[in-house]
Amino acid sequence: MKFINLDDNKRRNILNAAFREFAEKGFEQASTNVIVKEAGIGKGMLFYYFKNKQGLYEYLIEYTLDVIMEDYLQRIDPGERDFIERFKHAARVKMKAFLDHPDLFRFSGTFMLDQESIPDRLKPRMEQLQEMGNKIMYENIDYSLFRDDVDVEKAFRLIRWAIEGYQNEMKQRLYGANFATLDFDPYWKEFDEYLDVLRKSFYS
Amino acid sequence: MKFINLDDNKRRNILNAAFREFAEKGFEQASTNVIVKEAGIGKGMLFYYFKNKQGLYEYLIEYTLDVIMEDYLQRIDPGERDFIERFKHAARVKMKAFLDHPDLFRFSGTFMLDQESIPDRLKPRMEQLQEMGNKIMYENIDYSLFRDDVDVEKAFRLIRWAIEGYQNEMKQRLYGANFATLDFDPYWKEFDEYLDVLRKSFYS
DNA sequence: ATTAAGTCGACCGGGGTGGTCTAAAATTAA
DNA sequence: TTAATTTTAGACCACCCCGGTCGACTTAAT
Repeated sequence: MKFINLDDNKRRNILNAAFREFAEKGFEQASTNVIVKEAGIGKGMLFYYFKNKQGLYEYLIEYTLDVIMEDYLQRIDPGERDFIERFKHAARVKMKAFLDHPDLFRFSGTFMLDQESIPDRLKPRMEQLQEMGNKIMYENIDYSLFRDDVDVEKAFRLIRWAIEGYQNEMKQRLYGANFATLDFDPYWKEFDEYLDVLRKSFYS
Repeated sequence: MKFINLDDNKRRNILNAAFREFAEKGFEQASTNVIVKEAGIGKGMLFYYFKNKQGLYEYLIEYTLDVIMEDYLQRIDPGERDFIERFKHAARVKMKAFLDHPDLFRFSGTFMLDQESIPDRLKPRMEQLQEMGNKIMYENIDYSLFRDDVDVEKAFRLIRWAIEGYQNEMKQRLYGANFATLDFDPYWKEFDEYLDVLRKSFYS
């Protein structure tokens, strides 16, 4: 394929422009004109590299699934049997991956929710990825750490929701910030404090 | 104003069509053509009732703020000093309000996030509403119920995030369901079980 | 010098936009 | 009944943007 042999910089420009446009507007409302302008290429090239708009979209999804698998899921340590510790470690890995591919991750957030927008040929890979994610996060957990007067499954979910809530708030608080110059240490410190509260509350 | 004197059914049709369209597409991408078609009126009427698209949008926001204030916030009992109990009660009230105005609430979820889209003249009312919301949910809480080995502020937030997470999941699980014929009892039962877990974990 | 690969953006037909305006229908007044 | 008035529907306007094509041009390889 022509596209994958492109100069690295140009390839990334196109990918990121497309990620941003599709993430912001969705498949149908996204404009190939905006993408080429943002990517700094001529209109013709986009349709030289990709069959059409749909082809570009499918390539982006496939690429995204690969990156999420390789740069995120596979780097989580499933040997850590402490649920909260595993989450803590996963949050670090996730943040690293996000900083490496911010546009890609924003894009992933949009199409993962809306199964309709995923072409059939990629659905199996989608499901495989989700199953993998569940395994990596929830398998081989040491149940004995939890207090025994509550349903562990429910505790699981509550902890997950609480952490996701914190992360969403963080996303909003840091919206528009310059990640390159930002010192994350205080945020990780705060995060760990919240994890401590969870540990005190849900563990025995 | 012509609009408020309309037949109740027609008025509601127009409002709901507009709520849905703006909620789905945002202000700029929303189409007045779709709204009039959905509402079952001619194009001319919309611009007879409202000055223009912007005027309609602002009316919707104002209307929404009124409803949220009257049918939601003001019905929460701020006398309940048990944080989780207050949340439990608020969830019921919120669900009732949502069932009465589903399109309106979906609309509210979109414009509340994006302060940019709110016209200046309505910003004070927006802020007033948010302040009111905070007061009603977080003021006059009995701190002594919480276990004393954790920061109460952090526990507050974790509980809120966890409950919001549950509610989001519920929203997804029930997406597309017919609320009219749906029996909510098992869901409330499950919800209360989660609240019990939270109580056991965060209270002393 | 010749071929081939790469690049651009003007251009196409189609379709949707917010908003206006006319003419008919419905309602009210006489 | 007729005349005056208010509501209504949607054809129409000028404009903008769409995905995709195509021929003109540049660059690199042989």
